[in-house]
Amino acid sequence: MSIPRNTKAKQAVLHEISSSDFALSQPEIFERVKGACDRVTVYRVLDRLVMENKIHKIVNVDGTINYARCTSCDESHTHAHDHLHFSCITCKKIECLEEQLIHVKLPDTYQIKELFLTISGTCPSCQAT
Amino acid sequence: MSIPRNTKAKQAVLHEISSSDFALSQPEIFERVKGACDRVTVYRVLDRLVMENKIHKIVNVDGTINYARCTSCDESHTHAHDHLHFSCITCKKIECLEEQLIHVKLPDTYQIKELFLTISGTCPSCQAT
DNA sequence: TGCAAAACGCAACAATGTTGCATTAAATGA
DNA sequence: TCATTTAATGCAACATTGTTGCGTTTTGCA
Ligand SMILES: [Zn+2]
Ligand SMILES: [Zn+2]
Ligand SMILES: [Zn+2]
Ligand SMILES: [Zn+2]
Repeated sequence: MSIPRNTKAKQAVLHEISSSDFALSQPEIFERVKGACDRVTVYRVLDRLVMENKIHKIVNVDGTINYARCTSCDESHTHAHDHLHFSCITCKKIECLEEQLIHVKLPDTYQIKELFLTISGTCPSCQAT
Repeated sequence: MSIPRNTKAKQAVLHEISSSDFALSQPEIFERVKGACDRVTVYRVLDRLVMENKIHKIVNVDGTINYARCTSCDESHTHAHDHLHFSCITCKKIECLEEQLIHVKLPDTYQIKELFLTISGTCPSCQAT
């Protein structure tokens, strides 16, 4: 494996993800770091950050892919992904509900790798309207 | 609301989905009904079938969208979508695990619309290898 | 400072999905 | 059976999202 470098683009992308309280899509991230780097670079930086376990990938209920930094996950350990995600249909934001762990029991013939558990609905902020 | 029609394209698409034991993507469906209709028509037929509750939409762990016909769901009732889906990382097939119901408890501040629960891993067929 | 290679920009391509509009065909009733 | 209505289709064109190749730049380190 190659030694990762701390580039301007990487810092910018990671900063936007870190300072957002919900998961961002690639277009959203590119919009926010506008000028800092190329569109393709954002894709490559995101892939690298995922591999380095700095961020994690969330698939939204509509198939769009978002990126977030789990608050309870430090760089030290891998993401278990055994927690729920809440996807608001109004503001499109995705939250990690890390206190909500799900336990699934399947026949031994199934080998489980990861759980992708997302609830769609209206989040507290949007419900207050 | 308009009155749906039973067209050749619709029959072909529905037949492919019905006769498959795993969920199919739009490209896979288009491949299988080849010649029967245009690529765009497949998209429109799928949208209509989802609205008519004949099939349901499953988002794969990688964000790709697949379509399936729930065996336990007849046209009479709406899809609860409270069951698990298993997504094989080897053969890419998606199965409905309709006997596996999940019950989620969230604060009242969240209004739940749908559950999207997918497990990725290796399916029984691929594990036997 | 000089070097190796990690990372980047750019262009080109690929896959997937959408829209507008003229034409076709399915359902219904005369 | 035939005419009418309009749902549905085909086609072209466009939009979005993601990928690849390659020459150039920048980073980390000696
Ligand atoms: Zn919201
Ligand atoms: Zn999470
Ligand atoms: Zn499999
Ligand atoms: Zn299902």
